Amino acid sequence: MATIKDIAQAAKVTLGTVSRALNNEPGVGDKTRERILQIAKELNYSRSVPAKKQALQAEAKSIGIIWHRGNGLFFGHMCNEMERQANARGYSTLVSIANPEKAFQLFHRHQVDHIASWCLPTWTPTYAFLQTKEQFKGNMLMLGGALLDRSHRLTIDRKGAIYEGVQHLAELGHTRLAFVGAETEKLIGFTMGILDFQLHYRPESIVLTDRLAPFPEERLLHLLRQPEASRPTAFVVDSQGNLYRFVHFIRKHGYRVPDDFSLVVYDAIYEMEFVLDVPLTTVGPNVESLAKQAIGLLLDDAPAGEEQWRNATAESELIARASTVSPK
DNA sequence: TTGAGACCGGCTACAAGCGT
DNA sequence: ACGCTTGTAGCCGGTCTCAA
Repeated sequence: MATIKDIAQAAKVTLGTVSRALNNEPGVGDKTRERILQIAKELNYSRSVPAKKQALQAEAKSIGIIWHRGNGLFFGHMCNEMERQANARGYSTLVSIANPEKAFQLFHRHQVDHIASWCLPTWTPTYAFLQTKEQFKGNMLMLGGALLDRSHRLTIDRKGAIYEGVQHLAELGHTRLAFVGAETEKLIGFTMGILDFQLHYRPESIVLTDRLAPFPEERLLHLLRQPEASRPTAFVVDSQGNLYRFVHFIRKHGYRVPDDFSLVVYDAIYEMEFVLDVPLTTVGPNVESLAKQAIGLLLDDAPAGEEQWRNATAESELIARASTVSPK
């Protein structure tokens, strides 16, 4: 890796001149600057982040975001919003989609000030992860539900969000609901809603999905081809990933929302207005407030009297749109 | 084993050189 | 004398080397 020393040698100038030229600062002749930039290009020069940071006496503050296999629209929105919130407070963000151990080591090496890690409640830290964490001096925030000692934690009330969706459907007058999704806390929220609002509970109305398995189309068709009196009038879909597969199913078999059934989906992102012809009713945390809360936990000191490591829950919100109407 | 000193890369403040 | 350009020294914190 070329350094400014190599450039200085090649350009027959000193380090200070190279530094000024590369940083587009005054005090360098045009021809010298041009020569330096040309040599830097030829040597494929790139800045050393830790060294620059050292030189700037830790003024280049940054937050590392670990999001293993980050994909989907929610990931994109969250990263953008966290960057925006961090930026407003004088921080930059770096995002890694590598596995948490690798990402943590990378951020530690690059001297990131604080780290937010998106991990599901099922995640458990490895020895390598804990080893690196021992050496890390910044604040740590676990997002998404995973537990970690000496870290802030911001959980999402997924159970409560789905429960709220069920409540919304019950208030519209639906009594036969179906759930499409994985066997997670969201399903618990669905079942609790069915129980609390005294709706019809039928085990076959819970259509479990698996990301790696084919979409259970036959089970859904079986449900929808039942006599009208027992057919579900509303569906709750537990994630964006399942929604796309569900929408594919709807189109393939000619079903219409909300004419044939109402639809509530988990993930409050604005694209949900455009997935189908009708805007979808969503439940889930508001991305902007979730990101604000996350950055706040990382950067704010705990109020007096509170313990240093805080455990917060992000509120979810229901946005009722045209995909949910009262049953006929 | 311990401590001192050199080194790493990049930036900044200040000094020096040069042309007009 | 002045302004622009270039050079030098010192700084940062962690790591490595080497001598005591």
